[in-house]
Amino acid sequence: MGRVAGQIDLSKTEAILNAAAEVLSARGVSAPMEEIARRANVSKQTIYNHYGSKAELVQALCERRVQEMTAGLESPEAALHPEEALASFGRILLLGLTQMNGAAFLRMAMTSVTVMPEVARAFFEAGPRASRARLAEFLRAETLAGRLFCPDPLEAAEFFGGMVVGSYQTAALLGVERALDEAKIDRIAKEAARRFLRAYAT
Amino acid sequence: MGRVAGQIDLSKTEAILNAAAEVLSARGVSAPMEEIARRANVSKQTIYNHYGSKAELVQALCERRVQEMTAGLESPEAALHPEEALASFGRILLLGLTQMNGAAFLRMAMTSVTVMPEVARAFFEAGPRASRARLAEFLRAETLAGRLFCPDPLEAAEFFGGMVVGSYQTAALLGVERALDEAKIDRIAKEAARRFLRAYAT
DNA sequence: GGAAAGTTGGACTCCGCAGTCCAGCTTACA
DNA sequence: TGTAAGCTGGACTGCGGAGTCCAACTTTCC
Repeated sequence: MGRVAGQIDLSKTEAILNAAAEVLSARGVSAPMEEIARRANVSKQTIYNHYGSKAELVQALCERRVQEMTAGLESPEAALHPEEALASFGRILLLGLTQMNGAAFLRMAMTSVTVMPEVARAFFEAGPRASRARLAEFLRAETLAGRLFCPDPLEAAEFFGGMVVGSYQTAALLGVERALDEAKIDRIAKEAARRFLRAYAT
Repeated sequence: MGRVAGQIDLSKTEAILNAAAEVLSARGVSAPMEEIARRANVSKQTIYNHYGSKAELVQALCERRVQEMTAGLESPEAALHPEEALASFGRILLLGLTQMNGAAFLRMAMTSVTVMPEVARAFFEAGPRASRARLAEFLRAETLAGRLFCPDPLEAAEFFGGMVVGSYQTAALLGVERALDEAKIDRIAKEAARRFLRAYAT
C-alpha cells in the first residue's frame, strides 16, 4: 500500500468517499455506516478516523459531488453562438442529474434538510444557485451585446434551468426513472435553447 | 363527541391526518408516531386502529394532499385567453408548493422513495404527471385552434411547468425558503406565460 | 343494566444504528 | 529491531422509534 508510517492513508479517504457516494445514493442517508465500510473494504473505525462523524462524511461528500456536477460550467462559452452556448449549458445540467446517480444524490441532499440543514444549504448555494448565477451573467452579457434581451437575467436563467431540468428532476426525485441517453439530453437541451431564444429575442 | 357506539370515530381520522401532515412535513418521514398522536390529541394506539402502520398513514396522507394540490386544475379554463389560462395554471402550481408546507410535503414524498417507492410513485402519477398531461391537452387544443403552435405539447407543458416551478421548488426542497407572497407568484406566473407564448407563437 | 366496540396511556419488546473500545496486527522509518 | 502511527474486526453501549399489550374507562345501542 502506498502509505506512510503512521500517516493517514489518503487512498482510503478516496475509497471511503466513493463507497459513501454509492451507498448513500442508493439507500439514502439512513444507510448504515457499516455498509459504507464494507463497500470501501475498510473497517468502521477507519471511517471514524478519517471523518469524525456521519454528518462530516456526508458534508465532505456533498462538497465533492457538487463540484463534479457543476464542472464544465466555468468554461467561457461566451465565444459560442448563444444558442449553442445555452444548449451546452443545458446539457451539463442534465448530465449532472443523469450521470452517477446524480438525482439520487440530490435526493439524499434533500433528505438531510431536516437533520443537517447547513449541509443542504451549502449544497444549494454551490450547486443550483451558483449555476443559475453563472448563466444569468452570460445572459446579461449577451443582452448588453444586443444579441438577446433579458431585462431580468436571473429570472430568465431560472426559467431556462427549469425548462431543461424541471420535468426530469421531479420525476427522478420521486423515484420514477426515465431513460435519458445522450441523444435525448441533446435534443432537450437544444430545443429548450431554441425556445428560450425565441422568448427572449431582441 | 359525534361518534357511534363502537364505531370508528371519523373526526379522529381527520385529526390524525391533519396532525400527520403538520408533523411529517416539519420533521420529515422519520418523525415519531408518538408526536403525531400528541398533536392529534389521540393515543398512539388509536392511530394504529385507524391506519395499520406508519406506511399506510403516509400513503393516505399523500393521497389526500395530492388532491388538494391539484385542485383547481380541472376547471375548464379553455374559455380564457391563452395567456391568462397559462398564468392561472402557473399560479395554481406555485400555490400548491407555497401553501400549507407544500414544498416540505413534497420533500417528504421524495424522502420516502427509498423506504416506500410505491407511495412516491403514486404521488408522482397523480400530481406532477397528471397536471402536465392536463396542460399538454390544453396546449394541443390551442394548437389545433391555431392560437399556438406546439408540435410536442407534452414537452412544451413540461417546459412551462419547469419555468414556473423550477427555481422555487429546488430551493425549497433544499431547505432554502424564499418568501413568495401572492403578488410575486402572480408576477412569476404572468411572466412565464408571456415568455412561453412568445416561444410557441404561431 | 349489559354487551360491543373504541379510546386511553403507559409499559414493554424488538430492532437497527451511531459511535466507542480494545486487543492484535501491519507498515515505515530511525 | 524498536516504536509510533494507522488499520482491523468484533464486541459493546446507548438511544430512539415501530408496533404490541393491557387494564381501565367511555359511548351508544339493545
